[in-house]
Amino acid sequence: MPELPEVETIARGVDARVRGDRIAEVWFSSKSEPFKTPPARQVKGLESRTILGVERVGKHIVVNLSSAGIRFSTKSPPPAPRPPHPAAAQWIVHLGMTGRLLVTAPEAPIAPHTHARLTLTSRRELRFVDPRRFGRLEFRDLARSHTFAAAGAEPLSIGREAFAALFRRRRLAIKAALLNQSLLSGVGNIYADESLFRAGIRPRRPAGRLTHDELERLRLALRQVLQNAIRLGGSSVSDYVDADGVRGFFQLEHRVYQRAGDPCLVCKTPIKRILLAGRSTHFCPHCQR
DNA sequence: CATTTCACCTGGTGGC
DNA sequence: TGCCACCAGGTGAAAT
Repeated sequence: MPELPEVETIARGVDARVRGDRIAEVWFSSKSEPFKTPPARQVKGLESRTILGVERVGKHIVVNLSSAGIRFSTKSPPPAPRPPHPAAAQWIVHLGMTGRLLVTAPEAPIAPHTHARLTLTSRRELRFVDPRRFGRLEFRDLARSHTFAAAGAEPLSIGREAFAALFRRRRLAIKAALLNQSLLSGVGNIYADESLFRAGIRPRRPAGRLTHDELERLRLALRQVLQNAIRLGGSSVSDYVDADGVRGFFQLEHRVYQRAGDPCLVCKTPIKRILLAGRSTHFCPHCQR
């Protein structure tokens, strides 16, 4: 479901609600395996840790945790940007296509396909729901493994030269390259199509044949589209909602994604839909070269 | 190695 | 109404 802007929106919302709270009890569904770490080890790792903060890394949600047993008074949660202690452990949540991370009241009905419930000291619950089970949950003890890091570069902060270097001498289609998470992390099907439209570049163009100007247009278009989408709370294509259950509004700004056959908003040419890298791909054959 | 294809899942939609 | 084909915001393993 979620790409960078949706994950950013969710991470911010969850952070605002659970920062400083403590994990009292953990439950995992016996079914399913959206688990990178076996459920038993996750339960053991998570219990009695304090949530120092929640952030986004690529398309991953990272919940930073204290050492087990350290607790902060409910009246004064750890001060905002920098936790007083470095994280001792992390809970990594990847939402796949249909995953959701919700903060609920304890009495809220359990949605179908709920795979994890973390009961917090405040009595609220952090719930992971994922019908298709493409999502992944991982517990990392930072005494044993290093801090979670995305493989690819952050599209919001990468500079001109580094961005161009990613695509040099590559023969695959530029859209396939944008989707490759070991190059850039966070770009998915919607924002790949939308940024290519705004940069005026055809999705099938071999990445290595783009000019420096085109690559720079693409980098800026991508950055702008992602920033605007974050401002609007992401795109709600079907039933995506943030931690509050609120829909995003960037779908109203889509210029090509899921607009096959509709007139291009710039030149009225019907938007084309093709299959590329196994994904639906939308573009304007007139505006994009 | 780089690139492409496909399986992994459930649920919603639209055609017949 | 029922059945079926097709589609969906992602990714990683296998094949080429």
